[in-house]
Amino acid sequence: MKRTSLKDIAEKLQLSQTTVSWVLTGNGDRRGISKATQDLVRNCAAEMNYQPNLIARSLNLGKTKTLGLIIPSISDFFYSSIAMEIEQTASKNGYSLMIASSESNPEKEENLLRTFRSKGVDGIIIAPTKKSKNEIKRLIKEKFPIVSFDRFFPDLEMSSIVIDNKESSYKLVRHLIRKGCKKIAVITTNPHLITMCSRVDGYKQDLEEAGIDINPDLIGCVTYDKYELNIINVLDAIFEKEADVDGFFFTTHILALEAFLYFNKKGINFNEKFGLACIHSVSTFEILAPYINVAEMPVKEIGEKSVNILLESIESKKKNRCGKTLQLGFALYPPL
Amino acid sequence: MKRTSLKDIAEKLQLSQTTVSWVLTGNGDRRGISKATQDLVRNCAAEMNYQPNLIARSLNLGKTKTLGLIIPSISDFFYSSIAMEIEQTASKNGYSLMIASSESNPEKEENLLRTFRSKGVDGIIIAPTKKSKNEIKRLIKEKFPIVSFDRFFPDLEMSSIVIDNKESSYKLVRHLIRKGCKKIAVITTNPHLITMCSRVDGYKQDLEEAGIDINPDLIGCVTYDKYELNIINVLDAIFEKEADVDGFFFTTHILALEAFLYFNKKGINFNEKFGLACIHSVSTFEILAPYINVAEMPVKEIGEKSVNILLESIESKKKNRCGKTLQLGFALYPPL
DNA sequence: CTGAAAGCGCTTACAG
DNA sequence: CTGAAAGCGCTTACAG
Repeated sequence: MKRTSLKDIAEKLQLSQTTVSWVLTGNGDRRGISKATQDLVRNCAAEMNYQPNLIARSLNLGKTKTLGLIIPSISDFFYSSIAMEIEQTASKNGYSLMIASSESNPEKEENLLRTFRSKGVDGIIIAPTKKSKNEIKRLIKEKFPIVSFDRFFPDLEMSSIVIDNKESSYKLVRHLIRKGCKKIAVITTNPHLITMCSRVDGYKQDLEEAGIDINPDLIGCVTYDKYELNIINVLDAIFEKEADVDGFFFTTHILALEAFLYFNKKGINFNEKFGLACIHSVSTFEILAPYINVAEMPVKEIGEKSVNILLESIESKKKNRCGKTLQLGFALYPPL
Repeated sequence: MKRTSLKDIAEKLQLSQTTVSWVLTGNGDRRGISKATQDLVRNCAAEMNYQPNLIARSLNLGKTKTLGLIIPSISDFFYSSIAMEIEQTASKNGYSLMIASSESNPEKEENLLRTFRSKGVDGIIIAPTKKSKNEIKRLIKEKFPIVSFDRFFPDLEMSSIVIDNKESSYKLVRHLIRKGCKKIAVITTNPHLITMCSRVDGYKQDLEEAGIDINPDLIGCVTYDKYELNIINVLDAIFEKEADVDGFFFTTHILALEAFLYFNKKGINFNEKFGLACIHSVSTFEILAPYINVAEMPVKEIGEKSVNILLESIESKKKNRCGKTLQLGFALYPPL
């Protein structure tokens, strides 16, 4: 069954496509089309179950009312929460969302950027992997609307949502030190990302200020891929070399959860034994680690602002204002 | 900066658009275009950074190589896991994914169905809310490719991924009874969904077979909206009326997690006090509820099969075969 | 108050 | 081996 088009309605009503189009896009009054005709058109459209072909409209207008979102993983709770906020904010503004995971693979990411661009999304929100810069550069050169979050390139002039990673980490670890921890390990991942470096930098600054030597054996770096397996080796290594470790700072909540599973399996009463701190959290921390200190990511804000900044640059008919950077803060729990 | 089009390349090379198009779509050899010309075209395209406008192609071919996914919530771990599988399977087959949450709101869902259709997705995967049938019916009548998972309409002739909810629930609760539970509560939600009814039905069948009367006070139904708050009232009510409840069957892992938070806050040692069973799980159950019995959703299979069935019906040039229903099983842990 | 016509950027049947 | 032309279904400047 063929879908009904403007032409079908026009023919049936012996009107021009132009008139039908004006009415159905809500410009009937502005164009001074008689009420009678307007009603006729609208009724006929409803009767024939007319749904506009937005592909055709997009080709004509050069806009699709669709945004693209590229994240490392859709099922990661942090990213899926942000994806939800983004979709809701987009939806409120009349935009749909195309979503894809890069799986932290630079090549896949570049392909996704190209595909989204080719498919005509009006703008892209991305949590980029370090390496994939060429395609992003090209988009920036084209003045294509794009904004990054969670990760960013300081040398690229693009809009980004940035978070005070170093500062928050610094506060968290300082708190552990004040609570009396002498030997704090940091468990991190993706060391090529500035975001992660900043978190470890905050940790290092604390130790320095407290006059504690930085011990490389206490810095556990877990591969992003297969982290569930890899973290076991990382933790094994720490306990082997530094059996009297008394604190853990996790740079992501995923790492903390995996570590809890590890501790639990080994029969380690981690809540009594260690001072704990973590970037971001999930509600079950309440049971799993009631004394942990966390810096909560402003998920809702990140999602909303990403979309808002993007839409601003899409909808401002004037010159595209790239390079707008927004700095957001963590919320610390319990307040330190 | 205008994007380069086929025409630009054709003009620069003094060739026809036709030739350029044949070469760039990989049909140069088949059309017998000389190697020399082909190289010329490809080099020029690369040089000018040509990226095809897929909107134009879509308008012409009536295909967008894009699928639509509609789920109740993007950040719910169950749905985001499935979304990930779907995106990966789609991607492997050359399809992009548009995603949106219905928030279990039938009106929003109908709008999304219309929007996706208008935007020209080639097919839709949906976990539908009970009420929203009109738009789905219309799509089925149009022979538009659509498949549902997690939830379904037995009276509609559409492709669905169905799971043996009743059977798995039956096995889980039977196990609790065998372990000696006399007074088992069921905590559920969305009572209008067949999926949820089946789970409660499994529970009821167990009680009947065991000769236990069904006690409505032990059936706790949590609203989907604001479940975090509502579940507190539901549990309060159960403990008030049936203080000697000794088992809990949760029809979703979200409900179990919230209940654990509740128990924890009340200082109830739930692992010792209750027999526990749940549909689906998360890895932290290992720590939170080591003795719980779970029926694991075949997430990977659901995602993959949804896409495969959809693509079959999209790509089969012959008649559209709707109405294909696939039955999948749960995995029970520990095996009962 | 209404319409004829061009154009968005592709693909492809048809022609040579 | 290559090209002129129609068409996908809209929008909109222009004309009356």
